[in-house]
Amino acid sequence: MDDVVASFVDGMGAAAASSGILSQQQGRIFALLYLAEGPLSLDEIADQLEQSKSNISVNIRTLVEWHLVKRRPIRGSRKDHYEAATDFFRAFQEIFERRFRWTVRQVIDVVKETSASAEGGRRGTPGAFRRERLQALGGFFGLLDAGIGAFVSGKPFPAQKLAQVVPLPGRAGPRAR
Amino acid sequence: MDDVVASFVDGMGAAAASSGILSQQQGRIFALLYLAEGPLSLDEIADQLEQSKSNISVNIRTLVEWHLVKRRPIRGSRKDHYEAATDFFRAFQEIFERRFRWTVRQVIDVVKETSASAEGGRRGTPGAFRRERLQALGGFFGLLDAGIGAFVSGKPFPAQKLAQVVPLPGRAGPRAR
DNA sequence: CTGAACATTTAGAATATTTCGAACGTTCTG
DNA sequence: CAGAACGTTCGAAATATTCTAAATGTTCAG
Repeated sequence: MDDVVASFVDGMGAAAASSGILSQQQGRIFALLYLAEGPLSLDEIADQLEQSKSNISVNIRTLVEWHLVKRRPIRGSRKDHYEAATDFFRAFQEIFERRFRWTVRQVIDVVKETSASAEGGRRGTPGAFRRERLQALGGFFGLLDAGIGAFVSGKPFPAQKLAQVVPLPGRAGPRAR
Repeated sequence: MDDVVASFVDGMGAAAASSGILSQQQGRIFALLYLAEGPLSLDEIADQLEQSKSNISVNIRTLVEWHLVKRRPIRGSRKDHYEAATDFFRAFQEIFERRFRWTVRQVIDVVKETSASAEGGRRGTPGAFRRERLQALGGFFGLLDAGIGAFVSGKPFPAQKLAQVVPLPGRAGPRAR
C-alpha cells in the first residue's frame, strides 16, 4: 500500500479509536476506502490492511449500518464491493440518532422508573430531595433529547436552552429563603 | 443501600456503559452521589457500591475532571468527600470540548499531514482524486470543529451548515459535465 | 518523632474484547 | 447435479481493560 494511504489509514485509525464510536479497525477500513479510486472487495481490504477477512466482514457491517460505507455491487463480480460514503452529515445524523439519543433516552427511562418507585415526595417530606433531583436530571436530558432531534432533522439547535436549565442548589432539604 | 437508590445506580451504570464516555462504574458513582443528601467519602462510596476503594479512587478522578463530581472538603474530617455536580451543561461543555473536539481535531490534523505529503495534485493529474477527497473531509470536520466551538460557548449551533456541505460524487476522476 | 488515617500507585488476577482460521451455508457456474 | 467462490459464524487464542488487595507515600495528631 502507498505511503500516503498508509499514513492516512493509521491516522484515521487512531482518531477512530479515540472517538468512542468506531474501533480502530473501522477507522482504518473507512480511510482505505475513502482514498481508494473505486470500490474494494472484502479480500482487497483484508489484504491491504493485513487483517483476516472475517474481521473485516464483522467490522465493515457497523460502517455500513452507520452509512459511512456503502455496499456497491460490481457487475461481473460475485464479490461484495464497498466504497466510502461522502455524505458525512448523513452518517452523523445516524450516529447521533442511534447512539447518543439512545443513551439519552436510557437515562430518561431510568429517571422515570426511579421516580415512579420513589413515591410520596411532597416538599418537606422525606424523599422530596430525591424527587427534585430526579426531576432536574430528567428535565435536562429531555431537552438534550429535543436538541438531538433538532440536529438530526437539520434544524438549528438552541444550545442556549440547555445552558439555561437552572442548576439546583448543591445541598439537600427545602431551600433556605 | 435503599432499593430506589440501588435501581437508579444500576440504571445509570447501564446508561453510562453504553455512552462511550463514562464507564459503568463511573455512572454508578455519579448516580449514588446524585441521590445522596450530602457529600460522601471514598469509603462510603466503595462500601455502598461494593467496590474496592482504589477502584473508586481511580474512577472518581474522571468524574471530577469532567465536572460531574466535585470534591468538597468537610470540616472536621480528613477524608475526601464528594458530591454530584448539578450543572450538567457545564459537564457537557467539558466533554464536548475535551473529547469530541479533540477527536475532530485529530482528524483535521491527519488530513493536513496527509495532504502535505500527497503533493502535486492538480486536476487531472494522478493524485487529484485524493487531494479532493482530503479537502472535502477536512472541510467537513472544520465545520464540525466550529460547531462544537459554538456549542461550547453557548451560541446557537447552525447544524444547517453541516448539512450543506456538498457531497462529492461517488466515483473518481474529473467530473462529467 | 512516631504512629494512625488517608489517598494513590502498583502488580497481578479476573474479565471482556478483538482477532484469527476453520467450518459452515449459500449462491453461482459449468 | 457437482464443485468452486463467496460471506458469515463459531470457538479458541491473543490482547486489552477493569478490578482488587497489598505496598507506598503523605499528612496530621499526639
